[in-house]
Amino acid sequence: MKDCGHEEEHAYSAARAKLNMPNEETLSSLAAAFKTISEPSRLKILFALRQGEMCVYHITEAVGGTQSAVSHQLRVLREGRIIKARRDGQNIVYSLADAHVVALLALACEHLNCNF
Amino acid sequence: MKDCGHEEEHAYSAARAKLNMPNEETLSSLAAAFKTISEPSRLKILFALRQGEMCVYHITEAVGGTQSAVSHQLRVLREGRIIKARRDGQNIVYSLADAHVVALLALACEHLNCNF
DNA sequence: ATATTATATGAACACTTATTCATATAATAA
DNA sequence: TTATTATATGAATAAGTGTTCATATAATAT
Repeated sequence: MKDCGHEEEHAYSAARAKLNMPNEETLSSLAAAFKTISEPSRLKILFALRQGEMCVYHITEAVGGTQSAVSHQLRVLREGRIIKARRDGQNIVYSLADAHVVALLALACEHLNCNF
Repeated sequence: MKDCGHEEEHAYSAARAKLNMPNEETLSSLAAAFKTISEPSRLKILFALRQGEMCVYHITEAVGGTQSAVSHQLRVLREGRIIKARRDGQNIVYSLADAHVVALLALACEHLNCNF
């Protein structure tokens, strides 16, 4: 591997890239955040919660699948701070953690030209 | 599994969720888009390309690792339409596909309170 | 033509992860 | 207390994925 013929035009970009590169920890956190919302089953839960907070029963009702599978995914979303939980008697009520989540979904939808 | 005690307040949310749920194909596309940018090594490439277009040599220089690994990741990003490629002589010059990518990174950084 | 340089790619291995099944915890009711 | 309901979780299995190594392709130079 050797240098390309764009030393003068592009080498500065590489140099700046190295200087401005986020550290490994930041990159890992970013990657983890995206990974958390990169599964259809989890996205389904997020789209469901966009309609309002719900307990596990209603989430399962809305997205389909087994209670166990939904519960496992809820944990991933919760640990990733994408959703938050509060107990209400026997039930746990889940809701979206903050507005960034909705904004991310909207932006990605826009990127793909879908209308959600 | 049975119904929770919030029929009147929350059942409508579940009903709306089912009505407004994106179809499986849309969910898969969205998940794939997020998955494409959910790896530290690929994020590194995106942050690098934010400084300007670069050939593989300079990208590898900027992000580290082997040429083969970088090339494999470039393919994933290219097939996911996150970056685009053009040939220039012996070199392939890569650049970010569109502004949505930068916006997604910025939004996620904001979500995590990091300044990139 | 052959050699060199830049980039891409197939196969293999290690590692991660989503789901299922069975079971545990926690709250409430009787 | 015991029973029931709601939710969570550990283990196992199956599917997906990132990297390495070796090699292939494609452009250029000699």
